[in-house]
Amino acid sequence: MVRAGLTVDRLTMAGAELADEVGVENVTVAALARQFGVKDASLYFHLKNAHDLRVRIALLALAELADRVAAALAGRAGKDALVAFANAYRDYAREHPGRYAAMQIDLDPQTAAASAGVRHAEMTRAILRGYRLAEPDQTDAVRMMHSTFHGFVSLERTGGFRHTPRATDDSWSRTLDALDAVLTNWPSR
Amino acid sequence: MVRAGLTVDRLTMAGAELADEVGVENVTVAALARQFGVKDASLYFHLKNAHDLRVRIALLALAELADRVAAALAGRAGKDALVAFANAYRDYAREHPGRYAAMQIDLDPQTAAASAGVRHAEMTRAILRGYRLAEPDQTDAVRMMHSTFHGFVSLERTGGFRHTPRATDDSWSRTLDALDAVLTNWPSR
DNA sequence: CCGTTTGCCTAAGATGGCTAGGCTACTACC
DNA sequence: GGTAGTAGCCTAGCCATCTTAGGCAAACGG
Repeated sequence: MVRAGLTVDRLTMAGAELADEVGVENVTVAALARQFGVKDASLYFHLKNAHDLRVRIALLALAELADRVAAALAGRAGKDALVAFANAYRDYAREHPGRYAAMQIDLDPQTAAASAGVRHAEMTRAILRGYRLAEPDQTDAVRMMHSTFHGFVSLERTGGFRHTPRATDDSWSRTLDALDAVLTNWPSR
Repeated sequence: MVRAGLTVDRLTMAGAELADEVGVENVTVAALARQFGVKDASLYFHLKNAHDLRVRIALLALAELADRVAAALAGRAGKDALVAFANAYRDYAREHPGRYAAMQIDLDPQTAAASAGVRHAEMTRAILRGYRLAEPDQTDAVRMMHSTFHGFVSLERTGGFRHTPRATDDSWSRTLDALDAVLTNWPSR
């Protein structure tokens, strides 16, 4: 009897692939076990439970996305950086819808603090160096940017823009123009 | 043997309440049946299946939210209307997290077209009358607004802003200021 | 008051999450 | 190279949920 060679990492990877194919909600311990040709119960040697699996997928996705964004950001500043960040974010979400959805699950505070989510925050803040915003405006701007990106990508994915013919790519680039404009000229109190 | 008096509406209502209490993912046919003191199977006389239940909750939430927004919008224009819309939206999401989450499930195109989601789109567009934007800028602006609202609310709910001490209420109102600014001065190509 | 419809029931299969406990392949160490 | 010991997977079995099929009783219309 040959062993399947399960590891937490392989399971997480396979789970991430599965998520992109069939959606996070269908990433089940049973389905994963089937893929590896083992019994469900065997996975519990590596995973605490089903939720643990999804959290791991989320953390993987956060790290992958952070890497992409970091690469996109290298050597850029100002609007150039803003657009590169935004496109990296959106592209990742479209290539990996399941992983992106997995990223949305609630992480408990400590897990979140140890995740690549903090890198996202740092990088977002780095973009703002090109726009010379002082606190607390900087924090507000970071939150607005993040909201816009996440909101757009998430609405696009769930078909929220379907009812209007206008190409979403165009709306996206105009939204980035608008974001650049408002960051350049952040309204003072 | 007294009948429980189940109806689709009562089930949907109860499901919505349940969603706010324990989250949509825990709105199960079984749990709902328990609440009404009937057997699981009985619900299938009124509901097609579990997904049908969640869709109905989503449609209920969309309609409720549209009503609220309509009320908030009455007699307002310009930034006043923008802020009223945004606050109605955010308040609803915070009072009814489960229903808000339910709203995010994919509706098939026909269902979506027959939902109160179209009222949302109309009302969002109505706000822009105060900002004198022609197409296609109007569509782009509608999408950006919607993205910002949804993104902010959704990140706030999943704790995406937790890592920075700044009060989210403040960031919210500054984000609305910024949105107003960019709508007032929409960047031309 | 009697048939028809409506509303809820029991029964039962499928799938998934998870635990307890057993057996076997590897690994390390003498 | 034998032999602990541990790591990896298995069987068995429980409970919850979803769903279908078919039965029976309450409500209601004529």
